[in-house]
Amino acid sequence: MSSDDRRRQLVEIGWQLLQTRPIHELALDEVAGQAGISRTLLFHYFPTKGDYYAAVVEAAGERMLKPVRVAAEATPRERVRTLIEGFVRLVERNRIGYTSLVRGAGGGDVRVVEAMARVRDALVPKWLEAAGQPEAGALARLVLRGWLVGMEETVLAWNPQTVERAELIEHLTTSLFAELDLAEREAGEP
Amino acid sequence: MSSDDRRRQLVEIGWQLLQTRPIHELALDEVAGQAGISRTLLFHYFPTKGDYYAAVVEAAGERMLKPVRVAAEATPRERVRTLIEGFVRLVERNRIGYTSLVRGAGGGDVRVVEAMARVRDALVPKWLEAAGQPEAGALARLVLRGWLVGMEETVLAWNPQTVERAELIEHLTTSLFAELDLAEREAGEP
DNA sequence: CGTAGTAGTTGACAGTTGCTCAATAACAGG
DNA sequence: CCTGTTATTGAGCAACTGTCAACTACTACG
Repeated sequence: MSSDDRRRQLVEIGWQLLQTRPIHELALDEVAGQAGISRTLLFHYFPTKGDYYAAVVEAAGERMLKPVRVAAEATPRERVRTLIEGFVRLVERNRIGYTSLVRGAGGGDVRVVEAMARVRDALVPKWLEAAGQPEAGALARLVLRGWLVGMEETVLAWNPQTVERAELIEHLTTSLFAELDLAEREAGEP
Repeated sequence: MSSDDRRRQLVEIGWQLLQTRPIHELALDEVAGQAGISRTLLFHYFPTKGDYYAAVVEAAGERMLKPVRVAAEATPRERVRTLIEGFVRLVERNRIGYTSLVRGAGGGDVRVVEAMARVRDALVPKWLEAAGQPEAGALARLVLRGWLVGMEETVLAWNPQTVERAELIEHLTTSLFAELDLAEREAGEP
């Protein structure tokens, strides 16, 4: 098999396994087994465990980024609500995979953490665009980044029995705009 | 040495080592070595690595909770600002320890994740009290929880060269009240 | 005083896992 | 046909988690 194909196959297997267990419980033995190759060959493509995990996390992050596409000509509020709703749905139907990715990613290798950071950095402009404020300043960007992580936590900790789904999405939508307005206003008059 | 003392000693050592490296890079061999005991004895007190880590995380979380004490008779806004400032200072002077705890905690054992969750759950009422809204509803509590995690991320990702310290703290303070007001208003008129 | 039992403690051992090395098989180009 | 690159592997090393049986020390009870 060609070098690139094998790489893709291995990352794909990592992504699959990530759906069922957190990344750190994933033994390279198993990955190699699923691919039908020896563990040694895996080390040939990814010189260290951290390298492999970083590749998997980055690929997983890109997949989670993909659905984040700005809906054509709706209002900013509509667009943001759509993004949030999409995320809530993602968590609802793929909780394990998502928590494995987000929570598990931080613990290990520096490269894994950096991969997650890159994914988040890439998310910020997309959300800003959706919110109709692509030119926001440094504070707003920082704040949005934190807001995104907070939203992840909120949705993960969300219990549908005490807070209604629509209520949650409505709040998060309003919250984002409030957050951005605040940041931009403060940046304007320091 | 008595059972409880030994336990405390071991957890204390874990906390110390946590200041220098992320928790998953911490070998039980080293912990035992620092305590001057055999690794086997460590397993006698904590049957598994996860158990030990959970104990360390819980203890570390409690230490981080401690400084969160509501300052007597200042205004809610002043109290919240003090909390935020305290947290910023904590991160500034103990970045490694904090990231090791927060980010590293998620990756591993279920018990570790649960320990972190307990710590966060305990934080929510304290912050509500500081904000002068101890009776807030389910949505507000959920939102505050997310906000706390978002704040952690914001402060960790914060670069003092692009955003000023005072500006950051000011924004976070205002943001918290905006967030709570929003949640309570929505809860009032569903 | 002695004997038994409990609790702290240990060394040796087993199973797994990340990682290295030298060697083999296949294949492309001159 | 030779040569060099590249995919691939088995054997093995070192580190780490977890287990087991045994040893010591101290206490309780006859």
